[in-house]
Amino acid sequence: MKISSEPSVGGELWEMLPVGPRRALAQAAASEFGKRGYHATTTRHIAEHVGMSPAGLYVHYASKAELLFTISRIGHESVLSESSAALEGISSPDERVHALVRSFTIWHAVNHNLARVIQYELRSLEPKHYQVIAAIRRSTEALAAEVFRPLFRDAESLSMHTVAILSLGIDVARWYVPGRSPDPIVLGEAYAKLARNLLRA
Amino acid sequence: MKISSEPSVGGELWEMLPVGPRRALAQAAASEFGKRGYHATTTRHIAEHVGMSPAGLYVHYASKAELLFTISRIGHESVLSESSAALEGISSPDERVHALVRSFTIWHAVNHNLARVIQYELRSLEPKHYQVIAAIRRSTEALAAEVFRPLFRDAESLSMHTVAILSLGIDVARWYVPGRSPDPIVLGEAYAKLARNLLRA
DNA sequence: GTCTATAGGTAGATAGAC
DNA sequence: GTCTATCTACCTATAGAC
Repeated sequence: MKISSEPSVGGELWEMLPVGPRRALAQAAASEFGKRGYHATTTRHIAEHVGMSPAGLYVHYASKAELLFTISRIGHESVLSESSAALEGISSPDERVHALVRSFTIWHAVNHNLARVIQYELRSLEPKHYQVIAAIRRSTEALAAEVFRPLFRDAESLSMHTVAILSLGIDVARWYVPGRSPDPIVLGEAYAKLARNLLRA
Repeated sequence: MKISSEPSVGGELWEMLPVGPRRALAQAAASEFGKRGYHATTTRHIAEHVGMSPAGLYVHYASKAELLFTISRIGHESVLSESSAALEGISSPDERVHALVRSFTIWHAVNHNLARVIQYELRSLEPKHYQVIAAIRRSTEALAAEVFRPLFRDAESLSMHTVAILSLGIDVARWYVPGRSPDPIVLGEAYAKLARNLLRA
């Protein structure tokens, strides 16, 4: 019945979908999948969320799997573009680390429901869909490694620290509870400082 | 500092269940739930894993939900007891942090399949089962906070750093791939050092 | 305790009226 | 494009033979 929107700091998360049922269903699916998990969510849950009959969904999406793919792709592209945008015009290695961790953390806090879907439902994607998503993830990981690289000599150390710092941001999606958790901006700043301490060794 | 020859690395995890079908089914369920998720796993998957007919399972467990509860409880109790054991006889605050993070990380790497179940399937537990699990989790979180407390003045800072450091260990369950990821002991040592850098601010 | 067979329920997706 | 009604498939759990 109620349409819940998941606010994005950039605000343009869902803009690649036309205003109307197609966007509303994607937002509803992100919310429901994020709360209950993909396999525990029924197409009826999603349809009810937008005040539609179970059959109405299939006019706009071919299947439940395509709905998962759509929101996963939008989420992954949003993380990548926001991270990239956060680094624009910043050249100091330390400041680039700060900007990346801050942006990544804020994204996972603000979009914690969608974040759960993109981080914890990869195994629910159909193989063909997974291929597309994996390519976007490789780009994001490459961007992060490029930001951290100036601070390390050997590749092994770079790899472990990259994984660890991304873990901090990703795990926010697991525990974040709006209202009970820190404000996203505050958390982003704090985690950015944490990351710089962590790397200064 | 903990002596590295000692860690039992999960050897006694399932000992509270009798040798036989009841233990085998629990281990199979941990493996299947960890790989595919609770709702995507059928009782047939679990039964086949131990070479049993779908009906055979119900002689040893009342339901799929009880199977989830059983392995979740065993996993949570194992984390708590291993963490507690790792701290035994260590009084230096710095060394206690090292021992706790090391043990916690190793547990999540060695038992990454079971770890996924206990960290990511909390919402799949029935309410009554969840109450029991939540109580164990509170004990574990209290233990961690007690270890980190000597290093902080204000409660807010303690809380944020506790969450961040536990995130490092928990997220290991998400990305760990045996063979392709670092050896659990090596990872545990590295993350313990990371945590001490992170707290030294 | 384990099996085969199946009941009972529900999910994803389609048919066809409007 | 949206609805109501329903099909088909599959899943959890039980019945009853051995």
